[in-house]
Amino acid sequence: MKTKLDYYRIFYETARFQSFSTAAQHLYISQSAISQCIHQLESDLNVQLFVRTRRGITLTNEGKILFLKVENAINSIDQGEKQLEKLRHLESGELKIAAGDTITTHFLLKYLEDYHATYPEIRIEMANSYSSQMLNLVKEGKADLAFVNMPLSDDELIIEPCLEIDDVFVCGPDFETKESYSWEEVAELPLILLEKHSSSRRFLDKNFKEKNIALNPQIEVAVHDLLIRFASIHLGVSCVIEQFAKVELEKGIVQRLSVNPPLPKRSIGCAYLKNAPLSYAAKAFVEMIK
Amino acid sequence: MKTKLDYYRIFYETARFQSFSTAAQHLYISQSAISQCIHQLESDLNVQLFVRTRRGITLTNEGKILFLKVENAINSIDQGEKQLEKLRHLESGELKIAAGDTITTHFLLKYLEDYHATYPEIRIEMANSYSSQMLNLVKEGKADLAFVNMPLSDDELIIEPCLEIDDVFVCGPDFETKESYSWEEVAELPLILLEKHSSSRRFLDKNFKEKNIALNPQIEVAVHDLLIRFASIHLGVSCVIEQFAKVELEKGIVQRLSVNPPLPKRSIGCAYLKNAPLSYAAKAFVEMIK
DNA sequence: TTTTCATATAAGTTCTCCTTATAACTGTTG
DNA sequence: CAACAGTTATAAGGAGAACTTATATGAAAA
Repeated sequence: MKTKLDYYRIFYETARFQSFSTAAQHLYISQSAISQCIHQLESDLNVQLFVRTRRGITLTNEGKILFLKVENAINSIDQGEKQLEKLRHLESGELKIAAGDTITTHFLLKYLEDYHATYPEIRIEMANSYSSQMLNLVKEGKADLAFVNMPLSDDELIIEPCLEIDDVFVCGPDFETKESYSWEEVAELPLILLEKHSSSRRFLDKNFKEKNIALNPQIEVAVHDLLIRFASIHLGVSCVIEQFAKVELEKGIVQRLSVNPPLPKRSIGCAYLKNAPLSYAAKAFVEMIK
Repeated sequence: MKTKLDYYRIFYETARFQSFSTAAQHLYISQSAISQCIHQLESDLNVQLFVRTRRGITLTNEGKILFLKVENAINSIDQGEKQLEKLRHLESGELKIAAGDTITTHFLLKYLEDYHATYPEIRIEMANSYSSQMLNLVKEGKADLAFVNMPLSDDELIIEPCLEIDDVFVCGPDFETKESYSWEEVAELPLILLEKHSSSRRFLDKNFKEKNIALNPQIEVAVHDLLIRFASIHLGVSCVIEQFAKVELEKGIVQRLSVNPPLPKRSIGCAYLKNAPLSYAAKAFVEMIK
C-alpha cells in the first residue's frame, strides 16, 4: 500500500463526479482539500490520474484502471458495513443451537417458533448430541448456545440455569398406587429409565447411590417420550421430567407416584462462551427465553 | 461509509496477526495506536470486532464477516496499485495506433517490430482509415496516436512531424527520360496517381493547381505499392514517396525523373491529444520513433 | 509471589489534513 | 472587450486527529 486509504475515498468520489468542486460539495470538504489530496495521491503513486480540462476533469487511462479497483474496494467495504447493520438489527445472521432432543422438543420448540416468526431472516441451525459434546461445539465456535442438564461447569463457559425441572415417577392410569413411596420402595418397582449415559439417568443413579440404593431398571429407553408411553401402557414405572410430561399428567394418560422425599430439583442450563460476546442473533434468543 | 478507511487497514493487519502488538510492529506504529484505532472503529460501527483473550485476540463473528469484505477491498486496492506499477514499467498495457496502410508498411512496421520485441506484454492495436477519421479516433480516446500526412491541424491535438518525405515521379527502367522536366511537361506524361481522396493526391493536385496546371492521370490506384509496380512495368509515370520507394529505386526497378523545381517537401505527422497525457505505452513508442 | 506477556488508558505532542484566501486560467456574457 | 462565472492550483496557517510515551491492568506462567 503506497498511500493512505482515505485518499482513495476522495479519488473515488472525484472520479465519479468528474469534478473537484462537485466532489468537494458532496464530501463536505473544500475544493482545495480535494485538489491537494489528488496531487498527493498522484505523487504517491507516481501516476497522473486526472486530465485537467476547461470543463472539469477526466480520468486518464491509468486513472480509469485504478478507478475500477477502487470502486470494487469501496463497494466491498460498504457491503461489509451494511452487513453489520443487518446483523445488529437481526435482519441477517444465524443462530446455532446445540441441544438434546428432549430439551428441544419440550422446552425450545415453542421459543424457536416465536423466534423464527419475529426474525424470519435469521437462519436457525440445530445440533444435537451429548452434553459434553455440545459444550465442545460451543467452545469451538460451532454453536452459539448449548442447552444442557445442570449441574455442569466449564472454565471457558458461562452456564446459566434457565428452567427448573423436577424428576418424578409416573405409572399408567390403572396402576394401583400407594399413598407414598420411600426411595427403597421405588427401587423395587419395575422401573423404566433412560439409558445410562444420559444426564437424567446419571442424576438419578447418583442420588440413589448416595443412599446406597441400586437401581435396576427393567427397561431402558433412549427417548424421554418413550418413558411416558411405556408407563401409560403399564409396562412399568418411569422416571420422567414433570414439566415435560405436563400434558399427559393432566390428561391422566399417566399418573404421578408420590415419592418421599422428592428428588432434588435440577435445572436446564444455557451455555455460552465466557470470553466471546454472543452474536446479536443469539443474544436475542437468550433474551426471549428469559 | 461510517468510519475512516484507514482504520480498515489497521483492522485488516490486526485481524491477520491476531494480535495488537504484532500488528503494531508490522505497521511500524505503537501498540497503543492500534488499541485506540480498533476501539474507535468498534464504536463507529457499533459492533465488537475482537474478543480480547489472554493469548492475544480473536475476531468475533461480526469481525469475521467484516474481515472478509475488508480483505477483498484491500486486495483490490493492492491489485490496482500493482497494475499501475506494471503500466509504468511497460509490463502491461496497450498501444492503439491509427495509421494508413502505406505509412504502416513503409514507416511504422519496423518500429512496431522493435517495440513488440522490447515490450512483449503490451498489446498492440492498429486501426486504419482516412486522416480525418483517424484524428477523430484519437480525440475520442480510441487511439493513442495517429500517423497522418501533414500539413494538418486540430485544436485539440498536437501533430508533430516525425518523418520528412519527398514526392517524386518514377518510371520503368526502359523509359526514355529527358534530362529534366518542367511541371507542365510532367502533366503531359501518362500519369499513374493515387485516388483523389488520398492526402498525397490532394497535396499533388493543390501544388499543380497553384500553377494552373490540371492533372489528368491515366490510371488511379488506391495503394502506394501499386504506383511503383505499375510504373515498373511501363504502364506510365507514378508519383511516389521517395523514402517509400527506396529499395525499388536502388535496385533500378524504377527510375526517378528529374523534375524542376521539385515538389515541396512534406512530412508525416504523429498526432495525439493536447490536453491528455500519453499512456506510458504510447510515450515509449513515440520515444522510439525519435 | 513475582514475572511475563497481553491489552487499556492517560496525557501530551506531532504533523497531517483541512480551511481560508488568492491566483491563474478558460469560456461566457453584457 | 472587460467583467464575470466557472474551473483547478497554490500558499499559509490552524484545528484536531492520530500517534507516542508512560503507566495501569489483568491473566497466565514460573
